[in-house]
Amino acid sequence: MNWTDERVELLKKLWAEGLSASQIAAQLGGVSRNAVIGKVHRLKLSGRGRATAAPARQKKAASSGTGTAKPAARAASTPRHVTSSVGATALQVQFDAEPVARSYVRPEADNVVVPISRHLQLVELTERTCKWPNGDPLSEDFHFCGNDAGESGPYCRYHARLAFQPASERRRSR
DNA sequence: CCCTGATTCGC
DNA sequence: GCGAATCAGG
Repeated sequence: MNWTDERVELLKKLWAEGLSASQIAAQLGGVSRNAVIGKVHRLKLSGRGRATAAPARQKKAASSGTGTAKPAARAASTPRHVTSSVGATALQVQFDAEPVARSYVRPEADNVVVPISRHLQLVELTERTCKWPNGDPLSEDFHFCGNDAGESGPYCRYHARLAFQPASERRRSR
């Protein structure tokens, strides 16, 4: 993936709007959050909403000899078609109250970062599929996200973030 | 554990 | 220039 003009522009925009590097990476698609951060730095766009200060970096430790773990395979090139809504791509959801306290579903409450949904029906859910609901439960097109949720919760990482992160984000920007 | 951005450095 | 690995922190 190369940094085309449009992608850079979108990056700038999303960064300026306060999205996190990983969120931006997810929206751009095909890049890691590190790539986004690296690009941001190269563009000299650092320093936005405080997250972590910059005291002073140390240099990397040249790992030689004593094999202390091998990262080996890391990468996540998920071939996805991102809906490039160039123009009105803003909005992070904002919770004023409990994430799940609602007994009804907001029709258009998920425009955040989730790259793709698998539109699973209820019967197709397994223990490892994201159970984030989409749509009106009373409607026929009601479905679930269905992405791999791992074993650490009922949602995939994106929806888990939607549901649970806002609180900790709030705590961090204390 | 999850996450965040920052930095270094091999490519 | 790019981004993975790493670091430092919440």
